[in-house]
Amino acid sequence: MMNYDFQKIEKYWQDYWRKNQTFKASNDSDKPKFYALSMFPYPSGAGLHVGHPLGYIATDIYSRYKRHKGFNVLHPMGYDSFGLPAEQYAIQTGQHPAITTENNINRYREQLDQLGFSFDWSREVRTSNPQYYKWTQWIFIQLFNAWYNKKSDKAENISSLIAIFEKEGNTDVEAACDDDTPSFDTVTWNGYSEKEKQEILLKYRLTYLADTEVNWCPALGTVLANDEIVNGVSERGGHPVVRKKMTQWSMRITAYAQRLLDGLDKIDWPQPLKDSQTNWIGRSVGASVTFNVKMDEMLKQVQHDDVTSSAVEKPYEIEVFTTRPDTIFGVSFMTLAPEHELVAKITTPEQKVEVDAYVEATAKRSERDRMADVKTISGVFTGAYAEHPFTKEPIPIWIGDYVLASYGTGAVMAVPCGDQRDYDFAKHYNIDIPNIFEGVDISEEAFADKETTVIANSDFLNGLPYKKAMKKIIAELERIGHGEGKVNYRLRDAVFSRQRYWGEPFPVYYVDGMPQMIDLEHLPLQLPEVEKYLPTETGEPPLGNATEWAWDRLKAEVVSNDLIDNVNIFPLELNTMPGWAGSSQYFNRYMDPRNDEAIFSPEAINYWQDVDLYIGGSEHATGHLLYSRFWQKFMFDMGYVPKDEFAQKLINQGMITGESAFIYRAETFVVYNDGKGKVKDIPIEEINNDGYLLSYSYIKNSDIHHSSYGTFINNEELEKRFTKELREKFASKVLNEDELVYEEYLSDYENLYVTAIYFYKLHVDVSYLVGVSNELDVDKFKNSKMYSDTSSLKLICDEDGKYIVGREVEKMSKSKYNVVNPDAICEEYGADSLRLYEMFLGPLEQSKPWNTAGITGVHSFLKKLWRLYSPLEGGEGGVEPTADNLKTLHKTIKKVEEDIENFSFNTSVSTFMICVNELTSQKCTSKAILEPLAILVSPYAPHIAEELWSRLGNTASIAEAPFPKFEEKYLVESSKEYPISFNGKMRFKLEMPLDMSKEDIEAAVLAHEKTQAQLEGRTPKKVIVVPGKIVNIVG
RNA sequence: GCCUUGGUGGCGGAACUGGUAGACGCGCUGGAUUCAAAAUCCAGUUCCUUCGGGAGUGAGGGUUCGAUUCCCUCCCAAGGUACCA
Repeated sequence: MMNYDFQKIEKYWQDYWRKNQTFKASNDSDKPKFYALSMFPYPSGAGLHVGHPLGYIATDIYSRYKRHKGFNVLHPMGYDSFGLPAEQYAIQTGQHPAITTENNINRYREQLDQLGFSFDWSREVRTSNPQYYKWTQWIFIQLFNAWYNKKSDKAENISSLIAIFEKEGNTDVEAACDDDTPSFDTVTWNGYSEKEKQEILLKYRLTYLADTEVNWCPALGTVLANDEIVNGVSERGGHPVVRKKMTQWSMRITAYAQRLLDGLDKIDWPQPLKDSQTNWIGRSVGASVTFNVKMDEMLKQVQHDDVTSSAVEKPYEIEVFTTRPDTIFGVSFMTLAPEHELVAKITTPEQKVEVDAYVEATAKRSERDRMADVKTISGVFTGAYAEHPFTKEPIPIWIGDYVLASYGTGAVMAVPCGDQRDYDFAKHYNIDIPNIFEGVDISEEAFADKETTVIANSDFLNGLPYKKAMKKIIAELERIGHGEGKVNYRLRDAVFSRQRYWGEPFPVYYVDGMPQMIDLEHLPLQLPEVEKYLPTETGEPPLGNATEWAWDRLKAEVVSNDLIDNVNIFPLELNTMPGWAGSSQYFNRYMDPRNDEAIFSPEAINYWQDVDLYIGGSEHATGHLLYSRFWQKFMFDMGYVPKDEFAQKLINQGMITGESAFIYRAETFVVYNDGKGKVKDIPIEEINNDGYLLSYSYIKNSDIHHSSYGTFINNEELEKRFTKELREKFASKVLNEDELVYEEYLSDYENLYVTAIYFYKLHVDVSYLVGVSNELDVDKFKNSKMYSDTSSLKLICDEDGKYIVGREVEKMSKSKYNVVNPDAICEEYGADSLRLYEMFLGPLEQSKPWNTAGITGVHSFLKKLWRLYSPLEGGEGGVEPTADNLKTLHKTIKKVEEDIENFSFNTSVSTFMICVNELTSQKCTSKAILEPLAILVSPYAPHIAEELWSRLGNTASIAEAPFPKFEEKYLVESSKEYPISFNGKMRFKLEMPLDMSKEDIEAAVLAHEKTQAQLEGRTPKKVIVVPGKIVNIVG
């Protein structure tokens, strides 16, 4: 048999699988189903690096394993192909994003193909493909045509809501809807115009238009996310950003807040991910309480102000949300967010100047800024008072930026004795801190523990513990009409509009300003062509550049904008959908991806049901994975899908980090002048205009010392050398004429010492290193762009001419020059080696650094495996297996099966190594052993497994071969090498039969000479014998 | 701050429900083979040691015959989240 020619083998089997459609899944099978899914990638221009395939390999191993176990496996792959980078590239180069995307996808496909995945490519989806986004648009329309009925606790068709309105108005409707929804009866409803009716309905629909405040950057012509803004200006370009109200589509995800929370208990997802979602939804239970503003104060103000008397007929109300209504008798002030709408209305003339100044100052700071600055206490008294709902005492109303307008009602009742922030605020401004806790000292800090005390000084709540007090106070609040029990969520409705080109167009046109949906039969509404991909001069989104972007309702087609008459031809929506639109149902579309009549057939969804195993990165915790659960629940409510959670089990694969390489550039000399006793920093450029000292600007790692002060030199020899050269420089007076700063050194430069040199570290591309070592390939580096960019620099090397770089583990990314590409590794070691190695690196869920050096280990394992099969070529080897052979095999079967079920792929790779090492030393040539072994290996290293399988004489693919059955009988032992420990420490081993009795074991151990030596004459206090496990002697 | 997950040789990492710590691989050292190299094979490799043995899983304490594993306190790292009322 020839050598292990992995390139030939891998190519052959990849072609074989493609031709034979080995991994095509059927939607109709007697076998049980298994749906294994990897998160589909965004096809970026950079291609795959070694970190990307980690999760795919894991999913692939599990899929192949399930096939061996007799399952009908669905294992699809596709592309999340709408997105910003392709659009940005289009803006810069004019190349259509569709072309960029297509090129990138082709590159991805090539890279994926060479890794030997068992994907069913016939089911590939691309979110930017009109045949795909037709169904994204369809779901949008379904959401538009739905409302959330809190009584049935599910989404229903909007027609059921209209029916209720027509019959009884909306007073009895309990729905997730806008806060400003008016109440009306049947007569009023029927009296509304069609447009008014549509406006009301929009307040109930699960996707709706609303004015949303966004971060608008006029210079970039786009909306920015919070993290794209730094210090009030855009991160990119530093342009000013303003808050701007824009009409945007929103998704009423808040309707599902509770069900999204409850659903987490039913699914097997990682705890950290569930916790992120729980925090994100942010449920808090408490009460809303209404405080009236004291009107006698307000009325006085009316004399001075222009407030009309009608405005104060009804007292102003401040609604707060609190999780501790039981502490209401501890309220000593209230705080409003500076943006609160009442601030302007209630501020007294005396306080007006101060309040206005504070409001203005806060407005200048971004919300992010305010939140980051937690320590500073600031606030201003408005001069107004609220009335305590029970005691009727006046409560001063303050404003303070620790209260956020965006959470709750933007106002809090401050209970300084029970909340540390309120406490600090009260202390700072000398406000009363009444104590309402029995026997608790609050002289130093607030007391926030709910469980360990009872309420005092609180009228009817006195003596009650937390839970009882909560119940009682909520009942009382409801009785006097000043509040009610309430559950508050942090979760906000999701903005669904983007001012981008490369996204799904909304299937929406506008009649009289009201949105109308395009009928399903006319979908997809395809993305129009535009001249340029930037926003228009009038600030409209990029689709505003399209000239053919109007909807002809009669012809049901897109026509030129010139034809818009608002009778039959109407303008189309200019925004596009966000990135998560296309990924929120793709897992279901894979079940029936070529269906043009429906998003999927009922047969397909009923057969596949849901995803059994989903593997992907944890960065999608509160984005994709939350939105997908939301849409799935909606689809469930509407009866389209049978499960209300789309993925039963989810695993987050860890990140593979890269080892960045660094070189060090000298930045500053610290010079000490002995004659004058002066210390000075000299920036290297200032003394360097002839390039003289720059010749030493790259220093190797071992001469560098890193500390919290910076990176500086750690080599006395070099300091001396620099000192010498610096003196020479002064001696030869080669300084610039205008650099008189250093003139003072000229007179006594002989007393000059370089005492330290500071360095700036620079990433150097890992491909400039010699092989996989830490040594810089000096020639290669000198020919590189980086080197020529940084001018004529020389490296200070060791005496033997080597330059050792510094290494640090960082996220693998192009900008850090630490990317390792799988192509080169496949070329050199093969896909099977890469697959095995990625798994061998460590636990799937853990992040770990990539180190190419280690791949030789798994590669030589594959060579050993190959050699093990060599004598059996041509189907020979009917040799009876020995007991040892069988023991090794079955030990391996057991371990590998357990490992795969536990997703502990790293340990099964070592199990294979042990197995092959053992069989090799046993000189095993039995087909009865090697055939099942090939099946065990095949999920991990499918190419070599197929090859060996066929060389053993099999004609069919190994993919469907049944997984070997583990048999306990081959592992039964008759004796055990007992560890003999003294006080828990193992000291020696003793072989004894397994059927030996406890007493006999004890006697045998005590009689042993080594035992006596250990005891040194002492009598053991106790002897523990655990048969089959251990002997422990105490004494 | 809070939540979560971790902390084991020079490195990546093993160790089942408490029962022989360091499997497996990398690296390193020595040897064999070779004209030489690659490749391959063999032996060694936690630390200390007076070669008897002793210590050892972030630190300290506890439970136990026995703790990497369970409990408490603390330290460190990574990820998430944050004036959330």
